[in-house]
Amino acid sequence: MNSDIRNIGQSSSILQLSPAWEATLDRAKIKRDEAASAAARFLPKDRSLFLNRVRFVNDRNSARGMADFLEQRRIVLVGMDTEFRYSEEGVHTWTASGRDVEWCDPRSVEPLMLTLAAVELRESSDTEYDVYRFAVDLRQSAVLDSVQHVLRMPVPFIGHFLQAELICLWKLGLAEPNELWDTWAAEKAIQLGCTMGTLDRKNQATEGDDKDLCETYGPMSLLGTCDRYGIRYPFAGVKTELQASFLNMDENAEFSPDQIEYAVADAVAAAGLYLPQVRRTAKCGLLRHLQSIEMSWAVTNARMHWNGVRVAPQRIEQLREACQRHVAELGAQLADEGLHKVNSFPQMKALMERHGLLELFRSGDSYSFDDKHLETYEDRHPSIRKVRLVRKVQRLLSDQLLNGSLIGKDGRLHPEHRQLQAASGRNSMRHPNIGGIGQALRPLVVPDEGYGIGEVDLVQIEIGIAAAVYNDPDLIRMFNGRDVYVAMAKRFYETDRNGSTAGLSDSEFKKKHSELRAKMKVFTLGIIYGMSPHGIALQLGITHKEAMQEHERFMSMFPTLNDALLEAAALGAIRGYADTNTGLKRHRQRTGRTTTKERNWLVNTPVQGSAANVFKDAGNRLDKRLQHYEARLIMPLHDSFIFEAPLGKLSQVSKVVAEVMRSTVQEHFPKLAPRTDINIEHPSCWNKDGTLRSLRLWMANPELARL
DNA sequence: GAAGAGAGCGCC
DNA sequence: AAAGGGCGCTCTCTTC
Repeated sequence: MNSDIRNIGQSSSILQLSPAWEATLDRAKIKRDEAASAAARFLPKDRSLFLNRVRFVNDRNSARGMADFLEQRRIVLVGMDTEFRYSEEGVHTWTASGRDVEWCDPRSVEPLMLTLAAVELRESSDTEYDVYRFAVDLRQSAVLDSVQHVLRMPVPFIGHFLQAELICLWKLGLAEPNELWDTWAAEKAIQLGCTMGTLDRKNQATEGDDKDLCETYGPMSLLGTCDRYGIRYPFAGVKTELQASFLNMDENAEFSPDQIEYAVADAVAAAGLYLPQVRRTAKCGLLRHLQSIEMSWAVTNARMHWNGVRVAPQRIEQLREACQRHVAELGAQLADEGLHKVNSFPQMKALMERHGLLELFRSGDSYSFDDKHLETYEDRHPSIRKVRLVRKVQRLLSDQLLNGSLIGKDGRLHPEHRQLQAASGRNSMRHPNIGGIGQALRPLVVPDEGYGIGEVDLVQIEIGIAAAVYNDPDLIRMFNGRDVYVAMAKRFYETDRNGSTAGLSDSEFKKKHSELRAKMKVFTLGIIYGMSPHGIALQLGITHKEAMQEHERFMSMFPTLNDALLEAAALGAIRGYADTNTGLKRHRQRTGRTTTKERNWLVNTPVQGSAANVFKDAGNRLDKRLQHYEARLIMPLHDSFIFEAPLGKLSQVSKVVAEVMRSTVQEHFPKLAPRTDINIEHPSCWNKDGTLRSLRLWMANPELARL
């Protein structure tokens, strides 16, 4: 029958078959071919063809073969790695430890190769397994459908610093796997606190009791990590060389066997790290934290990096011109007085000495010309004000943000969001640190056409977290009320004022007794940050003795908290680490007696770190939830998320963000009733509390632009 | 000339 | 003796 139809079709020139008929016949043929190849796909594949060799995938058939084979096997995990390069030159940002630190536009990434190491446990053994290795040429778009199939497999995909892999996948329009494990992030968590930050290097140098120092954990690189787990890495000596070979190769050149073997080795190493690392993190009490928060956060971070932040080029240009104008005018005036560098200590000293003002700036046995001192004595001489202004403007002028070099192909900044960079577990941001831009300058950040920018923050969350992790019922109750500082002040001063404040509403109190409320704020931050009576006295302008008495009385309002703080410092010191609500730990770098600094962070880390955990957890949910609204997170800022949403959905999205943030806090700390602030007043740019004019004010006169 | 230390200030 | 937790980034001065 079929052959009859074919014959008819072949002789259609004679029979004058209609085009519609021809199309029908063609479709039938395609369907039949597909059915035949589908049937072939469903035959078990010979696994010996995939064992002990690398399968190179560079067209539709080989890709489909890979996907079918992997779905036929009982795969339990897949190691992955990508090779890529950037079409745009990197931007030199600065030099650190002899190495140039470069920023590369993630939007200019050129994915070259994806390597996979799929692991299948042997039925006969719990410890032996087979690895199927693939190298996929990502330059061939025909392979992508099947690659996506593989990535959808419900098994963990393992990679070392997944940001790179994710950027490659997203560039190709592929969705990331559902379950990911970043071996780099796991190592970061294990060593948290052990790395030598600047501050700790300083302490070490001055104190010099090296015998009490804990060993450092070692490098976070794939090689360093393999070393720690006793995993053989075949290309140890030539890794840099082979990595570079991808950067220099011709666009369409074939990959060399060396390149393929090397790229596959990285995927195999990642796969090999998984089980030992899961075991180690379980031993360290980190497994739950990593699985429930950190691994998803790696994806959330990568997506914020990929999404980026739009800035308005003309506003940047205007700001730069304004800055240059200010520096030129004021700088010339100062130069006339012999001050050529406003940051030069000797020149400042000479200038102030000439005016007979030097002693005003005494600080210990030296002098300090920091902004605080300058501000205090601004009215003593006109050049002091000028110095302050020039410093402010110069700092901005030399900011990475203003020279425009960090703007990607898509017209957006793509700051790097560094996971677990802070010893407390917080993120940090760089290239550029757009979150650290002055609040007045936030309107430089604008949304895409048709979108609006919103921000939601958790109000005074660290106080709530402090109350919850240290489980103080009174502080919890006050946090859950309308204004925590007013609640404190009412209680603190009720004996002083014979109940006269008790009848006032919170807002009345806030108005009438703002200075009392401010004092409570100082004491509270004092608790969270470990401020001493000395510091409190300085802050409040009272004597050391008064500060001590007041602080004691303040702490007596929270006896449970008081005990818990002492415990945290003392027990943490013995234990060797401070911990957070989901098990993430910050380790001490030494044993024995604690320094003041250590006692402070032993108390603070459970608060700051737990707040960071909850915040990341909320961010992970938002990363998923916002997709439905075509909205996206663009920046995390410790207790607030900045996001971009279609204008018509902005209000709805902001409610979702706020709800998710609050409910996540409550899932971690059921006793808390957190509040959120939504700022969508002016969606046309990022701003602080709806203050739009700040940028223009700054340009006119930086002095006036106080928020 | 490069690298590190320190001061200083921006953000939470 | 130090004296408020966590960062990024720039500038100046010192040292090798």
